[in-house]
Parts: sequence; C-alpha cells; structure tokens
Amino acid sequence: MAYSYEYPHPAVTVDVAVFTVDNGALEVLLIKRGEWPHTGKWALPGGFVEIDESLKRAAWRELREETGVHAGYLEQLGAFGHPDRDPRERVITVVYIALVPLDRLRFEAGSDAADAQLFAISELPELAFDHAKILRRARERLRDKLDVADIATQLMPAQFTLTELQRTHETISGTESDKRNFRKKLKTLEIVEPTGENRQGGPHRPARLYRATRSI
Amino acid sequence: MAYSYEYPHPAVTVDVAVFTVDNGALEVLLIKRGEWPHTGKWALPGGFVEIDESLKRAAWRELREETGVHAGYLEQLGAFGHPDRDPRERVITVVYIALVPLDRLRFEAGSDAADAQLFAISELPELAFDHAKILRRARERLRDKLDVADIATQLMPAQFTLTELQRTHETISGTESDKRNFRKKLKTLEIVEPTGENRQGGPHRPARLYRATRSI
DNA sequence: GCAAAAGTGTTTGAGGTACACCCATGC
DNA sequence: GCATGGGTGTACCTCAAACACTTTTGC
Repeated sequence: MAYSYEYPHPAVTVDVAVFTVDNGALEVLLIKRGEWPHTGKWALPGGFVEIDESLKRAAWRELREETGVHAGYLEQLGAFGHPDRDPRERVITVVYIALVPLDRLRFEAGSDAADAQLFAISELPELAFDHAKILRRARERLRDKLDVADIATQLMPAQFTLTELQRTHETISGTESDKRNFRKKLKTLEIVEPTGENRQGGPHRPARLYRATRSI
Repeated sequence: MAYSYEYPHPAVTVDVAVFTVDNGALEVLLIKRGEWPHTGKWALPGGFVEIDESLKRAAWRELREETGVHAGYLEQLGAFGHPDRDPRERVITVVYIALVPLDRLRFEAGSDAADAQLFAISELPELAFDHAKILRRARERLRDKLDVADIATQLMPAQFTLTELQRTHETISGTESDKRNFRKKLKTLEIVEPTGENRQGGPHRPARLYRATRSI
C-alpha cells in the first residue's frame, strides 16, 4: 500500500473495442474473463492506465498487447464512470474504438490468447461490467461517423469484392442500398480500384477483387 | 493522507464548457484562476469527481454551482489525460459541453462569482492547462453535431430574431448562408414560430421575434 | 439447363444554391 | 431623404432514389 492521497482517487482504465470485418459481417474482439468479478463472461480488452502514460498511448499499448497491431485507426469513444460499474473499487474507463482489417489481426499472440475470440456484433455473448452499454454506444458512433471511404481504407482486408464492401456498409449504417447506386457512388468517390484478380465463391460468376486507393 | 492504494491512481476531474449566445455571437464561460498553477489565467469551470458520483452527475453539479442551471443540454466531449497537463499530480479530466440560453445564465451566483466571465469564442484570453486544446475540440464538436434545430431550442434565448439565429448558425458552422435560403429552410423544418412581438434595434425596420416550437 | 451471385444505365424527384428588390424605421 | 438592416420568390443544378436484365460459373 505504497500510494497515498488526501482524497479518494478512482482507478482509471482504458478499454479498446477492436472492430473488424469478416466476409461482410462486423465483428468485435472479446476476452473471456478468468477472474472475479464476472468470471467466465466476455469483456473488452483493456487495463489500467500507467501513471506517466497518456490515454491514447495506453490504448495503443492494449491494442498491441492483444492483437499485435501497432498502426491504424484508433479513436476515443468517451469515458464511462458509473460509481458501481466495478465491484472492486471505483473504476473510470476511457474507451477507444480500433478498426483493424481481419488479415492484420493476430489476436493469438496476446497474453490471454486462448480466451480471445471474435464475435459478430449481432450475436454478442453475455458481457461483463457495463460493456454491453459501451458496445451499443460504439456501434452508434460507427454508424454516425464511418463512411464508405473509412470502411474501405480502415476496415476491409487488402482485397475485397464490391459486394463485401456493400454488405459491410449496410451492416454498419443499418440501411440497405441499391447495388447499382452503390457502385455508381464508388466511381465518383474514387476510393477503390480493381486489383486485376478475381475470386470464385461458389456456383456463380467470379467477383472482381478491389483494393482501397491509397490517397494520402 | 487517509486513502492508500497498491498502485498509483490519477485524480479525475470534470470540466464543463458552458456555451451561450449573446446577440448572435457564440460565447463560453470562463473562471479566472486565483491559485497556483496558472494563477491569473482563465480556465473552464470544473472540479474533482466525488468517489461515489457518476461523471454526468459531477458535471451537473459543477454546472449548477457555477451557473445555477440544472436542466438543459449536457453532453460528454471526452477525456483528456496527457501525463503532464497538470503540474500538481496526474489529473485526467472528463469534459462536458453545456448549452445554456443567455437569459437563463446566472453565473453571478457561483462561488467564484467575481471572476467568472463570458468570452466570445473568437476572442479567448490566455487559458490555463490544456483548456485551449479542449475548447478547440469542443468547437469542432459543435460544428459537426449542432444543427439549426439544436441551436434554436437549446442555445437561443426565449425570443430571438431570425437574423440572430442565422448569425449564430454561421458562427457555429463556420459557413455563411443566404438569408432567403436560410428562412426557406426554417419554414420546412417548422422549428420556430413568431411570438407576435417585434424588436426595434436601430434606424431600420423592426425585426419580428420568434421562439422555438416545443415539439420535443 | 438451372440455380446463384456478378455486373451494368437511365429516369425522376427533392432539395440546395444563386440571385435582387422593396419595406419600415431613426436621424 | 437617406442610411440601415428586415423581409420576400423564382430558376437552375446537383445528387439521391427507383428500377430490370444479362453474364458467368458449379452442379
């Protein structure tokens, strides 16, 4: 008990909602808790903020520890601090949203590797703490802020079909769009370009593969 | 030194950016600091989060203490936690944005009343801590999220002229709009209605006064 | 040959933008 | 009577939405 203060201080953590896309479906990385409280439930990866570490740096550290990723999209969602969200002590958490293409995710490398798993955002398991509420807010944030260009550059794997891009956009925005209108819009935006390769995905015409144009 | 922890804990504060509109100009409430650090500089009103108090509740408390206001628009901007933003100890602050019509502001009633003052957002004084950065982010948030309906219902006084509403919208959005187009848009939105009164403001035709329609 | 997804243009309507003059008042 | 801001309508253009058929493959 080495650290004393005149007034009570809360603990501060960062939690990271790592989103990715698999086959047009939006997924989030969760860790199965091995300790009390909420043993056996799933939770966002996270941990305590070091005393001389900025919030964003702490978020990067957590992201790197859990996924091996050390670059990409990382944005603060906000602070969550209901007094009894954690039964151990008063814990205020600052939540970040990370977007990582599936083919750059290496969540087996994390320390809690055995119990890390991707879940479709539409089929979440029972979540620890207030993480269900946090994920609802994270999803709202994605819906409001993420446009097709962000999805193509930040969230899709290196190569993808236009239908996969459209499915992802529909999942995130919560709306359906017309195939021809969607592709027409992509032409004017100039955010994707064909790779020249095709992908065969079943008993039908092969789909042309695209990549995000690296502008910036 | 009554409160001890096994690991170092940061202090957590809430700061509130209280915005209002005076005569079409966007203003923010600042408090002149009387103590070290940053003595004499201006700062956002704020204070420590009580150990059993939610973040939002702490923001309401600060808002009430400084302005007497206990209802209206209050939204979290985010957490700011650079390790040396405060020389006393590690302090992480959670910032809230409040919108208060000028005619409901009673900032004389606050405890630090003598040194509370409204400043036009375009003419800020030297600010304490990282509050200049915080206010830039707050302004961006208002620009991105606040539409004309929000301005009319949350930020304008009980009665206002359409030109004042337009000036405020232009200040917040950072764009200029055409008078006729602006008023045409207001008609389709149905967010304001005439009060029947006029206001004389100089050597010209009197302006009709409007109020926000209360349609929740 | 048939099931299954890929790919491809045109028409229409709504909403945003550009633009100029008369009105009521104080001095 | 003149300076000052208040108040009003039309034409055009851009962009989003609606809409159907042919192509390529596996079985």
